[in-house]
Amino acid sequence: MSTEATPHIPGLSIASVERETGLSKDTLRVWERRYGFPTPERDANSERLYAPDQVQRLTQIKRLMDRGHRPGKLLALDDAALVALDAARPSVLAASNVPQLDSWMHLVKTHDSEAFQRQFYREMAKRGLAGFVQDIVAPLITLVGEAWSRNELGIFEEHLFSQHLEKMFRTVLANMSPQQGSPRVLLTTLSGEEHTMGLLMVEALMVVEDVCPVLLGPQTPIEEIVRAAQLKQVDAVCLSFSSAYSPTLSAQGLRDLRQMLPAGIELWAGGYGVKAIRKPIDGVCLMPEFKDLYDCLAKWRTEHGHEPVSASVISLPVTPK
Amino acid sequence: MSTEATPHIPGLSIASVERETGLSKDTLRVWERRYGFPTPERDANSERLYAPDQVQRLTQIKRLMDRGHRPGKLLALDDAALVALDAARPSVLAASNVPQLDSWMHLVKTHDSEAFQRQFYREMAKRGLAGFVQDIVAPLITLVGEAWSRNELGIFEEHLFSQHLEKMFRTVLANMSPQQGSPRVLLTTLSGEEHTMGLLMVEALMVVEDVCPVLLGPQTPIEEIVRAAQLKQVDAVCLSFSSAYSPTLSAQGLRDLRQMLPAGIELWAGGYGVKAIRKPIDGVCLMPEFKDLYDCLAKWRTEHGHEPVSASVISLPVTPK
DNA sequence: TCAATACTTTGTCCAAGACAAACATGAGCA
DNA sequence: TGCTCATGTTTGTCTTGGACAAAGTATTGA
Repeated sequence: MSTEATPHIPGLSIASVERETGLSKDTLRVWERRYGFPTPERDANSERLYAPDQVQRLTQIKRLMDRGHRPGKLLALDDAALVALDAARPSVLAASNVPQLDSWMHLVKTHDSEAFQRQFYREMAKRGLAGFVQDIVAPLITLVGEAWSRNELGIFEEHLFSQHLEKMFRTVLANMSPQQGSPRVLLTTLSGEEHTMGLLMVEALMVVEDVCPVLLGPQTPIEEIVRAAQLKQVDAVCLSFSSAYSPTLSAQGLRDLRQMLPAGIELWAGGYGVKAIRKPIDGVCLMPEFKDLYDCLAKWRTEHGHEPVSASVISLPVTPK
Repeated sequence: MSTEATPHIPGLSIASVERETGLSKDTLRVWERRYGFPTPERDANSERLYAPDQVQRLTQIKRLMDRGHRPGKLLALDDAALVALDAARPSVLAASNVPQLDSWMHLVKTHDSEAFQRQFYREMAKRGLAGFVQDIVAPLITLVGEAWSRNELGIFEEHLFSQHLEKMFRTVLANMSPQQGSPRVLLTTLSGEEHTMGLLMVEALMVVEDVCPVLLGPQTPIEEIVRAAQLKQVDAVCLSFSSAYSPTLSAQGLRDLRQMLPAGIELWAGGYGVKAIRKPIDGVCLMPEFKDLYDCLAKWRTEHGHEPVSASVISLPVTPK
């Protein structure tokens, strides 16, 4: 047993920190140069080694940035000020209109699966599927994410919560067989965006509106999205972006896809990640809020003459098997 | 309508190519320097612009690399040789005992969703759930994976296939409510193993056998697996490993987990990835084949005297919320 | 046939500089 | 007060070329 003063906390490599915080290697290096933070040690090969507490501070800063704060200000603050900012959270859910969410969070923390299930279906029956998704599920996902990043929740609880949600969505959606309806919309995410829950929520909202969603799951390369859109003869492609996905990358990806997608097929983008995109993109419909989806739909329907679905379906050439 | 000779295909930025191919920016730059490929144009700001066909070639190279080929060789080859390499591929399922699988593959390739669904449920009714999973689903997943790596199948088809499978499993499982039963088994994968389908297959087999599975989804860190196992009071933890997961990592992970898991909780491991583990691991039950699951179960049941669950449940201290 | 050695390949990291897009600020005007 | 336009600042990403260790391959020796 050595009694060395430094208890040898090795620290994380720059790649690990990128994974943990979501800040790119370039950003980490340029912050160090410009603001003097973080201040990683170096290993034998003079590569950066970040101390765990600095990584935690970086995560905190990233979270505040996602809320709209600017790095220049944040990096000048001390720990106390950061914590203060964190606590006074005009979080996305500032004035939650559903005080009930606390009791939901309690169910998540105590991982009471059965109570959870019951509560889900009860609430869904009360509010209707669309209201349930918008007022309960979406805020709850945000809350769970925040609680996790504040270390109030383990990965286990988070995973179990996701599984319950997924099970519920798939059960509900399976019984609504959206084989027809219009428009036909392809649902997926770009490579690098793994979050599926946004897609399931959108699918639920669409099914209620008599849209015909084609769920493709996450992480489809743009080339394949184009191919899928053509083969499945959809009217629109709808992408989902979580807050973890870099706004620059999402904008870039949307431009790339818009360029390759036939002009007749619309391109919609939803999810928290879209809120960070300020400038509109030509030919892309940004839907930062759920309600924007309805606007998009209404617009499409008026533009394409909203005569009964059956007529247009029959008039379309059906591809033989 | 312009009749310009160059239809102005600007190409993709290095960030987009990273997203599409999965090759890091650093790698893309160093390949250009070392091997003279790719050869991107430059935009006004002298930043790289990759032509679409070069991006396609890069994805092809990446696919072959995932199969074990080395970049130095691949980058020296011409297009014809690459395609040839693509085709040459021995199948694991040499003598398929179900000739019918070809017709299944045809359905995958033509992405005929409705025929697919019908076929699923028909076959399930014929063979029973367990037989269906073992004789149809599992081989089919392998075939689809192989066809993809041989470039006979797009990502689109592969994703759609997965979505159908997932939908089917979740629908079937939802209606079998495995709230009780014994043993209680926690289902998950280690961090880095993203494949969920193995877990769903195992869950299906277990439900039929009156086991009570607790599905946690993929990628749970070891520490959290231990916590989950204790909080959910399971009798065993069952991990799934796909063939993509490194055998060294799986063996290491299993040893680590076995060490941290209370002795009373068993540890089982299944999936193609397990076949590559030669040496048995102390205290871990390896199940390279589906039938081994039944052996494991039988063994547990005789060892724990298969008296009704109720007795042991009542005698256990229930944690208050 | 297997294990230890030396050699080659390959991805990631580093430095400091450059620049455009996003953001903030202030002026001019209804 | 509320709006738009011009100017200045902040900030992330891209650039080059060099370096090195981890992983893979080949060679040697038991």
